[in-house]
Amino acid sequence: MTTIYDIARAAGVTATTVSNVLSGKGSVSSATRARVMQCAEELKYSPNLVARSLIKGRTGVLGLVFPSIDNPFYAEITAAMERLAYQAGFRIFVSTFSNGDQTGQKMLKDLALRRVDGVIIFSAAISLEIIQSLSLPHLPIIYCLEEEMQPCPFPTLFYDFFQGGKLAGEHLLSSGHRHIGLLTDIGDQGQYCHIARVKGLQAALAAYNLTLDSRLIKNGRSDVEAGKSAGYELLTQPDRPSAVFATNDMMAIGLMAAAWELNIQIPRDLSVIGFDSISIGRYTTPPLTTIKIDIEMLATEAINLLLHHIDHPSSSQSIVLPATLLEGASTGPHLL
Amino acid sequence: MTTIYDIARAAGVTATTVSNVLSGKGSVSSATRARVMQCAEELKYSPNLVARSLIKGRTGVLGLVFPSIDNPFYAEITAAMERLAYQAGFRIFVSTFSNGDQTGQKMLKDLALRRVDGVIIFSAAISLEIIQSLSLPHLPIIYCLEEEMQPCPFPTLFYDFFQGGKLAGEHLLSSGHRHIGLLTDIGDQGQYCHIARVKGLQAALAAYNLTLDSRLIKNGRSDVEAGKSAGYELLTQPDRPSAVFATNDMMAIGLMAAAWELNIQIPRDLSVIGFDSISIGRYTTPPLTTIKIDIEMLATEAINLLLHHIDHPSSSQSIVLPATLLEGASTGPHLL
DNA sequence: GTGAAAGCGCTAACAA
DNA sequence: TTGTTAGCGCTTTCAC
Repeated sequence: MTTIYDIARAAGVTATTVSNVLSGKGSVSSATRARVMQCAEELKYSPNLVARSLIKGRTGVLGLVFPSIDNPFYAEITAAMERLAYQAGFRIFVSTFSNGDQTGQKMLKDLALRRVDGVIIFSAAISLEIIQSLSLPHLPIIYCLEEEMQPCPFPTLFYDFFQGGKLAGEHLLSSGHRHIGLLTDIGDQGQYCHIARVKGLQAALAAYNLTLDSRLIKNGRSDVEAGKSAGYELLTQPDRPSAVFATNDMMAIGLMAAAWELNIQIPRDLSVIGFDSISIGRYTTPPLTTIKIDIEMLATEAINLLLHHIDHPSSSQSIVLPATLLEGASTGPHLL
Repeated sequence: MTTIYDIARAAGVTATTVSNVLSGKGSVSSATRARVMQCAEELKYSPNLVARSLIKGRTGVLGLVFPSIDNPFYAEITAAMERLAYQAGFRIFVSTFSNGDQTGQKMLKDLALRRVDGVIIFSAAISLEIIQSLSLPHLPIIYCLEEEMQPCPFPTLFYDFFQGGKLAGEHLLSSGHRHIGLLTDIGDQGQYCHIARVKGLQAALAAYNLTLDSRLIKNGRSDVEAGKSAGYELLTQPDRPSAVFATNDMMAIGLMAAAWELNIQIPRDLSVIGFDSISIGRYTTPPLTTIKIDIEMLATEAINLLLHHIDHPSSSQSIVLPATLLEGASTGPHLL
């Protein structure tokens, strides 16, 4: 590894001058500049960003923490953020973790130890209390996609999940469905992970003087296999629903697979609506009706919020983005 | 930020002793040990891994470079590698890039500047020449999934894509298909990105005294939208195939979406076989027949290869893993 | 068992 | 325009 000292020696100057040349700072005569540049080239110098980070107190890296990159929703967010961060001169250090154990918080802590300049956390498994217990002093944090808004010591980016759930319910109700099933994520501690979406559905039902039928609620994790098995239960019971709201797209896709195996046709025999608008959902057969979360917008706002927060640590603004309906072909009128 | 000097001052010892306590090295009396520990606790000390990396010359980070995390194939690899690396005390720094520009190589270079302990590269867009032109001295590199094996200065992990393509072809041929279409990835420079898979198909055809019909070859990128639009072309032409080999699953899923819109039933009217065995493929309707790449095995071997290579830089072993057939329900006998 | 000194590779005051 | 000095936070000989 060649260092600036090697270049300095070769060029007959001091390390400071080399540093000045390479960073374009200070004033250096064009003669020495050329000489230094040439030596750097010949010695195949490349800067050690670890050393630079140490002295600058900045790494140029942003951390991203979320569960399961296996969910395309997060993969798409990652791709968007990586691109946006790169344009702003930052890199993204992704940390994912399989739910359950404490890997998530350990990874978050590790990001802090590595002195990332800030992190974006997608809640799900890392609660506010956990974050605070980790003692991450001065680490700029943006908290994203918490299901329900709550007082938060750092900036928050929030999608209107309640409104999304309500839109999903209204869409099914306005198509004549009255017997509506729910497929949702229930975490390890039995909490509803998608509580706002569920409440939104309930609000839509209430407007029709209906309530959620507990027999039509099935719980699982947020992945496709859980959606399939819970979907099986839902569809094989005596009085099965004519429409189902799955609180994320992966579960909806699993449900569609279950329906296919049971020879239940979508949307003729069953309407399915998801949540997230992952891109693969536009290629299922039929294409999935879903609640759209604008990932590009989400990523843009989150990155901007974080970059702003890094420069202005006192700021604590919060942003709420709207969820909208994205009609596919997996929902249709209630027949018979 | 509290440093070991803060602790040293508080505990009335020197930084060396603090370092010894925290690292468990050297010999420290249990009295000072306790005192130091307590001060560390009270001051909420956490080590600066940037400084540690600088002096140790190791970061404990492994780089992972591949195109498009939007392809679940890579997302699944990432998840597996992240888990395995974590167990070995390493973290994964993922770098993805949208094909085309030179972002990929810039990111690879950047990983080197950040002094990751090694990288795993999934070829596709980063050729051997590019890697060599980047001058990454002493950076342990594992090269993965190059389509065809070739002499390589560093260890290689390789799946037998030719054999996979052959298996795909044989599967379709043995089901009676003779009019077989091909949906494959043609890169920006017009090169076949999945050339070994195509050659495998050709070998299978040759055993039946058949050749690839150029009218039945459609090219696109490796993503689902390209698969759909190329699939459209393939399925709407006069003499459409009875079976199609898509050289990756995302394209296969796009093709199935096109077939659905054209009201072509799978597998009755059209057999579809993919490549990669991404997990979502087991939930399409019908579930996708594909060539299985064992991602768990791939990740395990790649990580092991890299960790070994880090400790033994001279090693240059290569591993070839077998591709196998994974039957779904998207292929069936050729009817009529 | 503890500390003094040196240094990882770089940058930033400040002098010259 | 260039060099001297100091230091980012940590680890590591090597004395004591």
